[in-house]
Amino acid sequence: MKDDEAQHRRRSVTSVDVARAARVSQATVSRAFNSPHRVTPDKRERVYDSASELGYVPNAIGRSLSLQSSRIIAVVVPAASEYYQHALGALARQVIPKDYQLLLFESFEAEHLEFVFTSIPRYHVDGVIVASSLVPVVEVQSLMARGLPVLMFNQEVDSGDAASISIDNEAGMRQLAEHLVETGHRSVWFVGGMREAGTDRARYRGACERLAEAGVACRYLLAGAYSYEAGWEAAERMAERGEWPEAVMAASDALAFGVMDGLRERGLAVPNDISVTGFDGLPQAAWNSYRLTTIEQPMDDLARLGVEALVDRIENPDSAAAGHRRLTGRLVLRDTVADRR
Amino acid sequence: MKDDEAQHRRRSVTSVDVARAARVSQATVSRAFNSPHRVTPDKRERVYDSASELGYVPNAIGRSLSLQSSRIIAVVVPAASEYYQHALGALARQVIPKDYQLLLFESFEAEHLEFVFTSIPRYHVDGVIVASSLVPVVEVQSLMARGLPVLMFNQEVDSGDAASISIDNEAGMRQLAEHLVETGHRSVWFVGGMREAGTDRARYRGACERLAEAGVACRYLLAGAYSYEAGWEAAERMAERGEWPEAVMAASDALAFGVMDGLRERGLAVPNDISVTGFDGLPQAAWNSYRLTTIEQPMDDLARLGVEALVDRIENPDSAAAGHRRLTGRLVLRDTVADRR
DNA sequence: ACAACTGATGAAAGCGTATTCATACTAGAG
DNA sequence: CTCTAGTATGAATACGCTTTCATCAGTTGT
Repeated sequence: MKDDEAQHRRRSVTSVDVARAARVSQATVSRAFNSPHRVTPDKRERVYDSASELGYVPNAIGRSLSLQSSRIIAVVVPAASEYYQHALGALARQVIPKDYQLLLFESFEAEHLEFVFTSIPRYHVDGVIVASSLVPVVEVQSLMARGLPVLMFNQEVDSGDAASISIDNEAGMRQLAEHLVETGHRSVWFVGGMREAGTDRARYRGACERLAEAGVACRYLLAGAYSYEAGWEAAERMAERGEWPEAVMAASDALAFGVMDGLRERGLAVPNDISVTGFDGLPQAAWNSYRLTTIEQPMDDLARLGVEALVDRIENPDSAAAGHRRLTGRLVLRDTVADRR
Repeated sequence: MKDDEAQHRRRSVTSVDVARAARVSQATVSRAFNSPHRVTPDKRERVYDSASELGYVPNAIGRSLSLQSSRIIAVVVPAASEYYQHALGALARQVIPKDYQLLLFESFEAEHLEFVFTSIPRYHVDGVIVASSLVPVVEVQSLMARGLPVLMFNQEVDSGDAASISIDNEAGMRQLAEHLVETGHRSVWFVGGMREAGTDRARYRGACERLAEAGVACRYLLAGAYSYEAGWEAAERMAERGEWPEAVMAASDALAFGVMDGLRERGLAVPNDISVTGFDGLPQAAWNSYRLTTIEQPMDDLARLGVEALVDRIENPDSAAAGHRRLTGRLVLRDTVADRR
């Protein structure tokens, strides 16, 4: 334990220090760590010994500067959202075995977004994951114009050639609608979060289409956010109006929980008086107080394939790999849809 | 839009390019951005014009190398935990105005922890936030031995002089116990998550002490994790055993939700048959299906003060500022504790 | 009008690493 | 035993930036 020196001086141990201690050149130290076979065993050992004695760890910043690559991926995410928190966790796990790190950029306020996107290029990250449904396309394009590989997580963007990974929102919602039709529901309302979100539109479209085939209309009710509270208020408005459908399809699980609780508070039973469906497959959907019928997003697969696609673009930039990837969500039948036949 | 060149070449625009375009030296470009008053207005303008024309953004990596400071803070967090996800969001928000970025290190598996802690020094981060209740003290000490400022979030560590921020777990639990005593509960069980967690011990201690004063014992029941499922299973075990207390104090909200649902599933009414308390103040605690009486952690204050303390240590390393900071949680009375008097 | 000073600027050094290039050395073939 | 091919190594350079140092021009005071 001779780290008292290291502790005292601010400057940290560099490869030059190790080189001096091991009586080799700095270049050899670098080689000993990055291509050990190019160094004779005895010197290699001397380097390793000196390194561990001095507590040397290679400086990733120097390394980045030299390699012109930081092995860091920026991730833009609204940290307040339940869904994106899970996505972030899944991404973090997937990125480790690929030897990348995640640099976090919070996208909680619209005004900050511009700042966020101008900050990203500063860090010379190797790639960017945009996990947020409300990011302006121009910002993403400015990133790509810089030659930065971009992955859109849970959002598809037509223009440009950003890679994207998401589930098929339209198809998922169609499955849910199908289930409602099969169980004999004749009136359905869709509770959306925000009209601007691409996912919102796709999900509404999926619901409408399938329901229309069965001859049932699908009114759009705007909650204003993808939150429990917004769902609660939507339920309140329904109850106040004194009319409600046989089923409400919420645009997300979070909304659905709020809707369910709001409905129950007003004395409506779910699913006996009114059926409710969600979307996303949050852990809470399995909780016994909700047992929500929903579409479950295969989060781990999404994260894995997304990271793979991004890393692929990073490591061979000329690959003309097809950008968009769409998985299908899994319909999870639980207890919030009644059989009305 | 003459970014086609920039798009084509891999090398990005550097201060040298800007200098050439603005017909000044590279040093002047640097000064124009970092201390504008030291550059005459005309040259400054020329620099800004050339910079925006070329799409120049300063390279943070070069900057870090030169300044010996990266303005990046590493944060170690178990991304699977509801509580720490909120903490992460709050930290991310607090760090922005201080002009730092967060580099994410996921601590989901014990085996990975060592790897995580050896990776951190590589990145030459300016500081580290350890937001995880299960981090071995030695790892943290090795970081501090390197002269790295460390903030322990939601965990106090006696040895060493890591800064720490947390709420007073013992006092919080005592408040909850007090409430149970006042409402006439004569038998209480504590459902803990993991014995090794410092917070678990402190919370159990707080409960025991206050209850003991009132002459009521407090049995410890180990759930094995801080999760809904663990809580559910704990409730199952209680029901199987055929005996249960008048109240159970869960070590966290997540556990409490599981306990409540497990109890209800077995036909026990909360709070009429059995009272339940939580700890943390997750958003779900306010949801209408739970309305959990709990201790709410002032997450924003925690994050703000924690970041302030850490940044203070980073920016003036010699300040002998006292390390530990403890806020008091807020007792939130909702509907899961009955009055048994 | 001249000295002393202030302020703007460019050249150059350094931050820590990876890598190219040149050199010294080893082993193997003839 | 000599020549060659191949390998291990160190010196030097580049990566992009900030900052010191030296220089030069312009201003003020006497």
